[in-house]
Amino acid sequence: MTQKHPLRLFNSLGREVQDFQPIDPRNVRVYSCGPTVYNYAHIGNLRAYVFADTLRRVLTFKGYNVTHVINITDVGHLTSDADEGEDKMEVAASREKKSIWDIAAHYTAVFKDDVRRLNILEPSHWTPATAHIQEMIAFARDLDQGGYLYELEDGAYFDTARVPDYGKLGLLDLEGQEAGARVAGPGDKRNPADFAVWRKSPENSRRQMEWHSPWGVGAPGWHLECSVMSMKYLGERFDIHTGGIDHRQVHHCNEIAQNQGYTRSEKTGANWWMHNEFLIMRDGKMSKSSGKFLTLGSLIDQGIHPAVYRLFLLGASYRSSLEFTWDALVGVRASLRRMLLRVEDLKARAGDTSQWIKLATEDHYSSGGSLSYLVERLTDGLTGKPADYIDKLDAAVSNDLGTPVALAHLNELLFAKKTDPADVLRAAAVYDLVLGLNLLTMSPRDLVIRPAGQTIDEAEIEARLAERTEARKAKDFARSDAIRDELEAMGVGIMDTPQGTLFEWLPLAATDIKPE
RNA sequence: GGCCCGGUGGCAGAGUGGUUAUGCAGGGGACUGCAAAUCCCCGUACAUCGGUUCGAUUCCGGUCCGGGCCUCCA
Repeated sequence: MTQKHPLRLFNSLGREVQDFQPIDPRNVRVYSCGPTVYNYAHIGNLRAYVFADTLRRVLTFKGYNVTHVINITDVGHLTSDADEGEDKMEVAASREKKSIWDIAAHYTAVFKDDVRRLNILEPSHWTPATAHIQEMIAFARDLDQGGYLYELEDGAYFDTARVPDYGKLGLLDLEGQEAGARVAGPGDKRNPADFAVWRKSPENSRRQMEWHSPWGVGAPGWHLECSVMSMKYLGERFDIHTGGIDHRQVHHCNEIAQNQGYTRSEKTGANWWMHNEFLIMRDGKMSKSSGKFLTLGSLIDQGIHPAVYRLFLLGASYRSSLEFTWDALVGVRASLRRMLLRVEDLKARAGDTSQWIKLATEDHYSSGGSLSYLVERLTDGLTGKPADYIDKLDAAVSNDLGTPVALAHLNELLFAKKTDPADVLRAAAVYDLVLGLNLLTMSPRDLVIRPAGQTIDEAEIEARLAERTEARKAKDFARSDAIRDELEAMGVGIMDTPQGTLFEWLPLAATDIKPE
């Protein structure tokens, strides 16, 4: 286990960076709040999973085995308050004229595609909420028996006054909330913060997704699934719970309250609660419910490879909000391209790498296992500067997942002078394991994606290039340059090499991506 | 209205009580017909006003601006 630099992680519970101490040193248990699958995950949503993946990679780099659970929220939840609200899943189903189950299956599949494209490692368990309804009912009955629930017309509610320190995680000011004008919901809740554990279906309408329960036919409250599934797969006490910053005040406070009720204790479930900040656009955060958002697919349509987006995210601390701009993304693309060109060059000079280079991809053959063996194999015999950079990587990521600093080191490492190319590559492979960038297995050509809006076809480009070659032979440089400029204006970059002239698609040089 | 979090060079974004990352963009040079790629060189920025201090971008307070949550949300 790499313990030269102790792992330190920010804990939202207490709002400070603390030395990480696992409950079971041989197996760290992590639960990540997953997506609601009534629509495409947008690139802001995806930040949460790149963050969780980074955490998992760092833990396994530090030598821990990790059991990682990501849930899939495939139960419909209300878009607004009480029975005035509509169920998002139901809304999506009627919008797309499909069954609600089809909606969930479709968007779950797309989400998992996004996960793969971003090189996010598969969790040990994907846990769909609808596969745990009976567990949720049993859990809620137990809460009921413990006196934590009370019934209102539209369902069973959790009495937040029954648990100690309700809202501690979110630093909630319960008095202020009460005075606030925007607290909505059934007017007869005992406390403003009380929340539904079970929602009855409205009398006069039926949902496509509903189940029998002691509180009537309906659906579980949103917060219930995470308490139930984290406990089922990770136990009453586990190490880390992750999610978006928006969950810190409500969802996770409620989850903690349920955990405390169920265990009849003050225990919060997870020891560490970690939250990623938002990806923001000029007008604020992306919002799935407002319908204004960008998907990973839409970035690809613009000619941006998912690896570029991943690198873009790693360039900022997960605890800082990050502003999304097209210019920033194109800049990151240029940076990644340069790194890949460098790796290609290093490989050409490194001699035979075939015996070990595959090690950099074998992190995929695990469901959360420690990376110690792979790291040892890659670093065995490594000395000097490359070895120093392994230590720098360790120091950076051990400091609350300092990926921006790790990337700074990676750049220095790749372009270090007078250093054995094979050794640089071996060290870079370790960075790959931790950062998931696939630097050693991607080629610069992989970065090139034909934008969906690109209309010029390749035969036409080849014809223009042939024309240009003729012009160059004739020393008609004005003509050859004109052709190059023309192609570039159409989104085709060209470069003359000893092997001839090559071209590549450029990302669409739109002034900005407009939300759909 | 209440609570929380930020404001760093052209852009993104680390970090720090005194030596001030990294990437992109930009400028100069080498190379090249010209580009591309590569190599060399170049940037004292830390919202604002006070305070603490020998010294603050870094600590404290006010102001202004931005973001988040209080309702489903990564």
